[in-house]
Amino acid sequence: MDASCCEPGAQPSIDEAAASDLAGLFKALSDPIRVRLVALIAAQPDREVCACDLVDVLGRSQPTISHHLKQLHAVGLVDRERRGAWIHYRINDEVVASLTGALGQVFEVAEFAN
Amino acid sequence: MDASCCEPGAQPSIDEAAASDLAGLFKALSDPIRVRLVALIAAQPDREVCACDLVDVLGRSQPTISHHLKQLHAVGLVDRERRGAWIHYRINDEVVASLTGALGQVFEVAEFAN
DNA sequence: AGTTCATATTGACAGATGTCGATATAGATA
DNA sequence: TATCTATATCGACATCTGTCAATATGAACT
Repeated sequence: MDASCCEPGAQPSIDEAAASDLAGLFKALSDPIRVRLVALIAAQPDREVCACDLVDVLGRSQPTISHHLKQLHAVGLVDRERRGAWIHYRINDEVVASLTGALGQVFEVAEFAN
Repeated sequence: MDASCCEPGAQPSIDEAAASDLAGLFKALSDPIRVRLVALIAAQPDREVCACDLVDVLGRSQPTISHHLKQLHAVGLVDRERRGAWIHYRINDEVVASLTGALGQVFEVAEFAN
């Protein structure tokens, strides 16, 4: 009965499909190991790193690191490239840009609205 | 044997504890319903909304919405305030700023480095 | 006190997730 | 072809997660 409540407000700034896509990106970053993985890759001078450098650095087994890298790759946050015997992972800056853009759109933060 | 591989690169730009904190924020946003919840709250003129407006809008039961709001509140992304019979949720802009700041730090994106 | 309404908590369930040992794949080298 | 090495996949396990019906809590109003 209080007229100041429960009146229709503004609509969410993203639709259902976009929310699912964005949630997928966030889920890929919802594990500490994966956050440290992308931070490690992004910190390299050329924003890429050999997978052999990622094992034995984060305190997890080789299959576990491979599993996490697969998830980061599945959502497009990192690219894979075979170079001789080794596989290199690189930050996908386009996807990162779309992530930050969507984040700004969701939270209506001016700095990120493009 | 390839000298161009497996040489020590740069260190990750965040420590283990910060990675866990950031992963916790991402986990809170790793569900489509929660993304839509924050988008809906942030889209309101005063960046807050009565909880009664959140149920029956996202196609989930009242306990489920309450469960998701609890998670968003647990990581500090939204604040709770009781106002009479209703409870209002508001975006916590400080936490949002720390999220975008940490995101920029992890990905080494200049726009977000503060 | 008793009723009504808004929100939270509980309990239960199916399905997803992180982890690792064991194994497979696939390129490099001999 | 055979072997070595780097990475991925498989199988199994414990734990976590999203969901809802049922119930509890707590404020407002008779």
